[in-house]
Amino acid sequence: MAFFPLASLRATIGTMVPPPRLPRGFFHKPTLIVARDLLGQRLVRLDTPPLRLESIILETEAYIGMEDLGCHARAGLTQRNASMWGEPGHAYVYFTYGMHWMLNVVTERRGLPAAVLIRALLPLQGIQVMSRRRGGKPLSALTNGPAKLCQAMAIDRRFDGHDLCAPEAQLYIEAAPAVSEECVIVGPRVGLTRVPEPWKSMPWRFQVSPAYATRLAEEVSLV
DNA sequence: AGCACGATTAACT
DNA sequence: GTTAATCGTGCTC
Repeated sequence: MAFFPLASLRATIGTMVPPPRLPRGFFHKPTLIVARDLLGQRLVRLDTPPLRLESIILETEAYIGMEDLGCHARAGLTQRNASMWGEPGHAYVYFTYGMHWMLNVVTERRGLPAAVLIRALLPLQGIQVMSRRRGGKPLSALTNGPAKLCQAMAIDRRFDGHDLCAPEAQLYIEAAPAVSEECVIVGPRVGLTRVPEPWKSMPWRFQVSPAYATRLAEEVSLV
């Protein structure tokens, strides 16, 4: 019988076991908590096998309920925003400006319309494919915007209502080390024109600090 | 049926 | 800094 040192076996298994996917409970929480804690987590898009796209979440925004006049749910339940009213852990993907798709993750309990907009990512896997989908743009311009990241990762209306927690999900989020408090920048949401105060200025935008994002990018490039 | 607008982006001056 | 692109959506008539 062949001899396998235990440490070696563990190391091998360690590389084979995928990180756990974020469970529904991660999303069934106050939206600000989810938006903050999504920083550093890994967004995974399984495309035509064996293509697998993966990115680190760098920027998010919270949209919370009917009272939030910056939130699409302000006008009540409509065909477009229906996903936001459903079970947490599903995607809310919408179309805007006649050409752009946006990815949100639904939060809170069923019946409370809230979601987290994914605004920026750091590409990890499938960079060549993402660059092609982005018209050959450089790495720095692949996923540094909510519409850009959807184009890069081929996320469109097909994913509206997609259950990110289902075992067979083609779009999901994997657990990764949390980003510490001193590396998080909080500020007002962007792009809200014609939205009245106080909603326009609510500090519901969360970003990984540029310094830490650079550090993450360097770690990636070493692999 | 018609219309104003948008959780943006890229290409300008 | 400004602006055009481009069309689904939700609201009004």
